[in-house]
Amino acid sequence: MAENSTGGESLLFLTDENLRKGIEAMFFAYRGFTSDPDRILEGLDYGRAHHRAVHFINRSPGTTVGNLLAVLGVTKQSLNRVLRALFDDGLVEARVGRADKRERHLYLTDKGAALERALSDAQRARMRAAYRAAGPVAVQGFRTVLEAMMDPEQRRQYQGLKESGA
Amino acid sequence: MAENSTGGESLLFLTDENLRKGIEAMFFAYRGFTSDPDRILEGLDYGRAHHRAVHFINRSPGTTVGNLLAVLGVTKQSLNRVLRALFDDGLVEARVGRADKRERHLYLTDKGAALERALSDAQRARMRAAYRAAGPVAVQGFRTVLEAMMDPEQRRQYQGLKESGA
DNA sequence: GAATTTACGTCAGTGTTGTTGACATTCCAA
DNA sequence: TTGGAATGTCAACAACACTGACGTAAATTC
Repeated sequence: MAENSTGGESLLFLTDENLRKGIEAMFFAYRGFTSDPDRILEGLDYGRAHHRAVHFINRSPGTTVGNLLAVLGVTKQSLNRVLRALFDDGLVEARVGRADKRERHLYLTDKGAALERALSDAQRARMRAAYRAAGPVAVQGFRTVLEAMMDPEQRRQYQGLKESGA
Repeated sequence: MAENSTGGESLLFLTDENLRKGIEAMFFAYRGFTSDPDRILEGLDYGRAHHRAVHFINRSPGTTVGNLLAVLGVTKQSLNRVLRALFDDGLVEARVGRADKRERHLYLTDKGAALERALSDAQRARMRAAYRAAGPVAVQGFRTVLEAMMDPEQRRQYQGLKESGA
């Protein structure tokens, strides 16, 4: 799993100073990462929470409220407030489950899909620029480190849709 | 700038699907990234905002309130609430500037340094584990992509202390 | 020396997003 | 039929951000 192929001295990349730089890189990069969607959302009556909900409903159409709770890691009360706004504004619709009628399966409406596209276009544009500037090898490393940084359950959520479309 | 050395096909890493995976990796990894300090902070009367203040005061002892505002990217009212709590609890002290008496230079007390150490130990432990699992090449790529993702001003803040100790 | 700007602090109000706790409904499963 | 799971909703609250307005002291500029 590790790549300690260059012997003992390769551990120089694990100094406290290097780790601190990594921590700050996460902090500053995450700010940039969220800034473009945030700009779009301000003015509309939505925030980051709405963005996240719309993103994951788009990723997994027909997902249930329970699934979404697990992915987003918030309480149902918190998610409910967000979903209600999206329902009321006609961005998301819920269909009662066929197999289990307690479940609500969530779908984006055309209007919701349009917002999702606007938000993810902005976020992807920044991502694409960063990827292009860094190159494919760096991108591979980027993904590897981020994956290793996740909690096991978060990692499962992340990997769970590598090939499963729905 | 770019590393398109392998010809046209190397652009496969820029597909929308790959970019979406990168976006979700940022989301899930950031949750892991903040979870350990968050656990320590809950129970104490502090939150992430206090963590960030303590982190950057530790990184740059003697920094002014204005500097901190620029680094953290928040309003002075927001920062002031946080700093007041840290003053009152004796974690941070402010010394009037010698050259410019309007400025307040911020320093961690022993007590503040102890909290900073507890928080950053936890965060570094996760970072170290991720770095070790991913290896030095991946870490290099990780840093490169994150840096490319920052806004120019954030990047300046980030790079501004690569060698300058104070 | 007076006027302006800078650095900082503070009061008051507001909004987003998260939290607990409590309770109701619907429906699957034993 | 009863217990528990999935969902929705109400109320209260906390952390953390924001804007706007005002005040003070010190530095700078004219």
